[in-house]
Amino acid sequence: MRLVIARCSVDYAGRLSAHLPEAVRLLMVKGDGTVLIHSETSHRPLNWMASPCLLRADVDEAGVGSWIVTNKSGELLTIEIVEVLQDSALDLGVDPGLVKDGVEAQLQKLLAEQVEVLGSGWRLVRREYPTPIGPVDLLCRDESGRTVAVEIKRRGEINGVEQLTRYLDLLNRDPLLAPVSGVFAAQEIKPQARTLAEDRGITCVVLDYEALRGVDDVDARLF
Amino acid sequence: MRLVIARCSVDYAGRLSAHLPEAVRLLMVKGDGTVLIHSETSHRPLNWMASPCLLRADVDEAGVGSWIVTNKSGELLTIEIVEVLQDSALDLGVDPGLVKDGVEAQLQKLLAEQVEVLGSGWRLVRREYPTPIGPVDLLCRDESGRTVAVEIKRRGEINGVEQLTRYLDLLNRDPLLAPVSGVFAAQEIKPQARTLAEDRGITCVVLDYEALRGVDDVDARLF
DNA sequence: CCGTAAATGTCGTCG
DNA sequence: CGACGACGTTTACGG
Repeated sequence: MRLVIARCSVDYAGRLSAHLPEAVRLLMVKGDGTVLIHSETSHRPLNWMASPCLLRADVDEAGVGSWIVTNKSGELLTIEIVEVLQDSALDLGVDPGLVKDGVEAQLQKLLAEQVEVLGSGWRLVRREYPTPIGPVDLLCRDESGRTVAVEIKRRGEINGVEQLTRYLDLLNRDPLLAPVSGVFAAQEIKPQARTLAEDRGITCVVLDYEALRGVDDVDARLF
Repeated sequence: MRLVIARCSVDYAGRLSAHLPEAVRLLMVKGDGTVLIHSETSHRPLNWMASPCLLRADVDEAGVGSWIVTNKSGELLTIEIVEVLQDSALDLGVDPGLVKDGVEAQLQKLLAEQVEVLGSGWRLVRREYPTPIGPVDLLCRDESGRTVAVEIKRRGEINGVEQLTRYLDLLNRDPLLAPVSGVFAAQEIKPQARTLAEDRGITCVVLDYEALRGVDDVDARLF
């Protein structure tokens, strides 16, 4: 990783065109070739070029000159360096990477093991029930044996309701399943999503992740 | 901006839980408080905390110890520093910021000036036609005076078709406008988006940005 | 502050 | 490699 602090101006031409007037910025060149340009604010770089890309530096002994970064898609990042204030390099080595927990997959797994949370007597038919337009998170049968499609989100927004609606439209064309009703389950459901869902006869369920996990832990302890 | 290269392990607890085993990484503390953790790969940080947040460093004279970063939402980022390899700080000052061009706004402007691209004899009623659920990009009348709602995207995907569908549902309740048909216009239309659109009777139009701009330039030259 | 729409989104996964 | 959906999406913009 090379870290250069320099007074520079930047131009990007690719998916859009963008220009950065001259100022002091951090230029970061990563081991994989990625180039980032950071300012004092925001989590996101002002400009960048993702790996794989090619950096060609045409500079003098003081580091003044231009960096030209290109990739196969024809994107072009040009950095005009006026003054270098700092320049250091160090290889960080390979990162062991990130371990995640708590996303939608977890919710789906937990709810699949406890579909009775959705209604007494409910049974799971299948997780990731396949359809031509993608898998339905959970396909269930309610206490009367009626089919229910469940869409699970961490945060329930309009898109999720639209997605479930498309599944329901499709599943209801299958005489072996129809009539299929819908449940929209999420840790948090936005008001507009709830309104849209209920307008379409879809039931909204707010999930309590801690409670689901708690019950799961209790179950686990029994074995 | 402070740049620290350190051997460290990291834990994040907030919207999800994540853990980074011990390795050498770049820790970046920006002037606005933002904390970023970068490895040798990817344009995106391994972990971060966005401003506004509070950094509390509990370290010895060698920089070894822990950084605890918190924010008002209760998110927590913990960095356990085992060894500091480099530590430097420099204020970059305020950045003048980015100038962009070539996004959806440009497409909308160009197409608004050339609605005849969508059909001979078409007229523009209004750009950003207001509705209770948001503005319709273009409202037009076709050669027979029938109302057409146009949704413009750079890349046409399913979400855009859903968006247009909601607008059409709403506009068709207005007897002064109904029947309203839909046009989905984008520089690129994904197959599933096209299928969904056509299934709903929405016409898909692929836009040529260069051609639209070319014609615009010609018009401009005439004045 | 909430809600929606855009993004050089980025990142997996799967065909 | 392209399409699709999730993301600690982030970010900008309006009410």
